[in-house]
Amino acid sequence: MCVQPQPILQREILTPLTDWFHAASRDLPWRRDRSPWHVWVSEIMLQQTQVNTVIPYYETFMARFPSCQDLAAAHLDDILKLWEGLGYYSRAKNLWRGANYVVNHHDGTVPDTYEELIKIPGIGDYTAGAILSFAFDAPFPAVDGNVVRVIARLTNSPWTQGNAKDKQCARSYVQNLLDHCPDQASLINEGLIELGALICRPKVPECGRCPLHQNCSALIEGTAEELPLPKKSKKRPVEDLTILVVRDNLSGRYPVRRRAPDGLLGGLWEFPYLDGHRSGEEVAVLLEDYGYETLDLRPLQPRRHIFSHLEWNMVGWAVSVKSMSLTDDPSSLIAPIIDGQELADHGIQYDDADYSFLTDPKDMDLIWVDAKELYEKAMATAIAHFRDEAIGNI
DNA sequence: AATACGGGGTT
DNA sequence: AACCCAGTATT
Repeated sequence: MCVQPQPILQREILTPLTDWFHAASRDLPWRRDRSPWHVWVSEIMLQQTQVNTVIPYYETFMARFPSCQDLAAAHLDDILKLWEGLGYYSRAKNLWRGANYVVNHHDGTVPDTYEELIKIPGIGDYTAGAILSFAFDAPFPAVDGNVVRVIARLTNSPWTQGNAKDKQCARSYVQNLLDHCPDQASLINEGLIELGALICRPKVPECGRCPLHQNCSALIEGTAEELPLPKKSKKRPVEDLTILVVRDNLSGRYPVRRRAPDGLLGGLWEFPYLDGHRSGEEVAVLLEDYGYETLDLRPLQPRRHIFSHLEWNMVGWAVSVKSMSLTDDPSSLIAPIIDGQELADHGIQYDDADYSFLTDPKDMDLIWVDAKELYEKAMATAIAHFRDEAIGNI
């Protein structure tokens, strides 16, 4: 069913691969310390994320959380702040949950079996294999997108990007390689990944420099650049939003709010926004309805933000209102901090329709910050673009 | 098996 | 503009 390496081929593949890896592999921060914790954190950060993007995040993160116990003891807010801009924020939450799981179930020691690792939140098949082979040098395959591509080309298999069955075939192929040379699991797995990242790249593979070029079926057949086959792409829905950057002229502060804990940009901060594109008059009338007297109102530059699966088409208004008369202590930088669960506890709906609207201030779903804090506080990256512009304007 | 989930680099 | 990246969780 799946193409498997022949014994003679294994010798011809493994030695060139590991020799090449010794000679050409990059010096990356997470390769200097292969402790389970270091491998774990780096592999989570590297999920769907490019190496150069991860490096500064990894350095900062490990300096702040040198051990699993350190992360488990931290507040999720502080973790999200360090994760800000890295994307896929549920990874941060799951890493935190996973660290707590290991502290509670394994006395803080990262387990060294597949069965235990796979139970940890955020650790899937790839990451379990990566920890087992990189940290424990155990003969488990670590098959990511790079490795699927390398094996697809090596065997000239018509695999499709992201196909689970094809990935399983690649995994069994790699397992055969590891069985042939079980004492070099780490080297082989990392070699295949590194080869995919540096030589056997998605577009324009450098087959001339590939240590496996003599045994690559796709190179012989001239199909290397076509593999793996692209999956059918879906078109991205576009959402219209109107961002409100409101200055309370009395206190000089701006309301921001926290997004619901799960889902898109879960747990991050944002300026309130309305669904659809709203005129300035519409915004002023809406604020009037809530008892806020508009002193000034200016359009912000429209922005487009592209996510992988949807697109935000944003317009914005910088509004100055006379007074928002909340009863919170104005001397406190952020008061109160309310997340989605607390909103729910107060009986406030925060599904898309309701949560995205400026609601009655007595509902307390707005959070006051002063301008300085606003500047520093974590918010949804896209909406943060409005920040400097608005504050400079009003 | 399909979809949600970010942001940035490459072509 | 399209593609894709050191994937996982959910449905």
